[in-house]
Amino acid sequence: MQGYWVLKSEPDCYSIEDMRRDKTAFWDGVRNYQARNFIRDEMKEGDLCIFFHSSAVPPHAAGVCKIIKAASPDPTQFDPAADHFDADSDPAHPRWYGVDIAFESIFSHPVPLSEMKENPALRGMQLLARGNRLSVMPASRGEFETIVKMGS
DNA sequence: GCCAACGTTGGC
DNA sequence: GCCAACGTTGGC
Repeated sequence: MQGYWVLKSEPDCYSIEDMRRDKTAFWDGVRNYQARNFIRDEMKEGDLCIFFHSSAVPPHAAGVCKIIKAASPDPTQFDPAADHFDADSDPAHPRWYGVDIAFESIFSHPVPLSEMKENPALRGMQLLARGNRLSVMPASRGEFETIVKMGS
């Protein structure tokens, strides 16, 4: 079954424009167990993702990307020089995972968070829940399609 | 820069 | 296992 997700990234760190330039990327650096579980256990090849620019002014949904390969261990956890190095992660039983994604599209009208909050079709969306800090989270097909429509 | 909301850590 | 202290995220 087709799955839908929201991926958050700070554009200063990695933006949808970077994604378009690179065409594909390995989504690494996730160090939250809930997000890890989504990545490792639920994301499938072919799932579609809203690429969300967090800590932007204003924060906004920026485009769409697609998962092209299910989870594999995140190599940055074993690299002492990497930002997200995890000395406690055992290579025989990796703690952190990432997925391979491909660029799909950039919204001609980036969708500000405030507009998403005003749209009744997005009421109850996990991204809009108060206090939500997950960088990876599921969305429904309806939520995904609503945001794509708002961005087109 | 502020601060609410979480997640994590560590003493007990 | 509880919970206070601390760190981080991210909107505002």
